[in-house]
Amino acid sequence: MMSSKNDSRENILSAATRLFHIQGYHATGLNQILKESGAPKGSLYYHFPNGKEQLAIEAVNMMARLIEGELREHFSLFDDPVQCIQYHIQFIAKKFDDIENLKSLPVGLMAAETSLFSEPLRTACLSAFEGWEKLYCDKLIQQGYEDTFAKEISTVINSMIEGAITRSLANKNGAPLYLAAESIQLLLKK
Amino acid sequence: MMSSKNDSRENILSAATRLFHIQGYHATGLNQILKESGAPKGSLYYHFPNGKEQLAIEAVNMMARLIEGELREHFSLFDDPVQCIQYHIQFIAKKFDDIENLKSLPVGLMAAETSLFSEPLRTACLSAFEGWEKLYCDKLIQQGYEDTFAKEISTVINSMIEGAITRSLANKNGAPLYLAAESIQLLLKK
DNA sequence: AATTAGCTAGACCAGTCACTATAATTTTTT
DNA sequence: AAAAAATTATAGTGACTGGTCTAGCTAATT
Repeated sequence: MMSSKNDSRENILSAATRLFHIQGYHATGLNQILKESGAPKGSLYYHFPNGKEQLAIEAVNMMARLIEGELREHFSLFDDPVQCIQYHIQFIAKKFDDIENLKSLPVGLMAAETSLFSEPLRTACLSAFEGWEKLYCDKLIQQGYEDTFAKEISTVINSMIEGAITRSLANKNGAPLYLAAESIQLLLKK
Repeated sequence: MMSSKNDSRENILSAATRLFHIQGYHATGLNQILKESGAPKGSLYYHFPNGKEQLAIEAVNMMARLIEGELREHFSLFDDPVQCIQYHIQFIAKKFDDIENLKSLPVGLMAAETSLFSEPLRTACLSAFEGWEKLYCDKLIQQGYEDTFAKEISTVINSMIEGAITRSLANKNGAPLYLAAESIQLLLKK
């Protein structure tokens, strides 16, 4: 009856991470998460005693780490930051080739949806953004860009990617993301 | 009992436009819209017989027109597209000085939240985006930018603004938008 | 083996949701 | 003035929500 320790917790968190990031916070009900995870309701409150908000915060943190992993991998492919960032954006864009089966999206929707009503969720999203931006910044500084510029343009790039995701959802294809990838050359022209 | 014709409809639509754009679709209930508008429930379904989705579509269309108005006004202030677009972005950024009393935001949240579950809402959001981008594009072409570049960079700029809004919500201030405004010079460098 | 701790399982709760139905009131048309 | 149309007003509906509760099962400890 009880699977090995922590299976339920991990299943719930995985399902939540996916559903919250595809559908948003308010459109995702706990019963749907439970159904997708196969876990019983009692386990949800046992593992996440502070309820839906706690679950969402942990889902945002998980997504943050996932994207960080992707960024690290993509940034190790090339020395040139333009190429790395373009590669990363194109990687996201490719997910829109099969939009019906989107498995993950960065935390933009969660941030836009929750920042004004949940301070803990806002700060979780902010941390995610800042963590990614630091990776962009480090890569730029490593390749000789000036510190302040690197920091500021990292925020701009991250914003642009989030916005291009939204724009791609409306377009029902990745075209806006591919355009955003192209524009990295302009932003990072030396 | 009955105010002059169409007051209820306009009140409902105004309240809906504000609430949907600040809170998102799923976090906004019809009862809250009614409370803010002062209209009776029967009027809601009388004027919007297809219910919540229809109301949301009309709210998106209304916001699209509002922002178009702002863009036209801002684009008439200067010849230089860089200055116009920066002015427009700074105008949005100023709204974050009093984030508690945000009255409107463009349709990014609605698009991100609804594109995957409502085709009519997705197309309404897409129309909004395309309408704004056309204004950017026209201004750029008028000032000598090449057609294809103007069209593509307009999508990038619009994406960047939407993303910077999301980023500013997480930041709880307009700083990411001010950075986005600065980066327009890079994108539009001739 | 008995006890304790961890976890599962699912019934239950009060409240909210979008929407329906219909009588009543007001406005417009004839 | 009477009739028709437009609009208001509100009670009611079934489904769903996040969360509570508690008995029971399993795993770990004594």
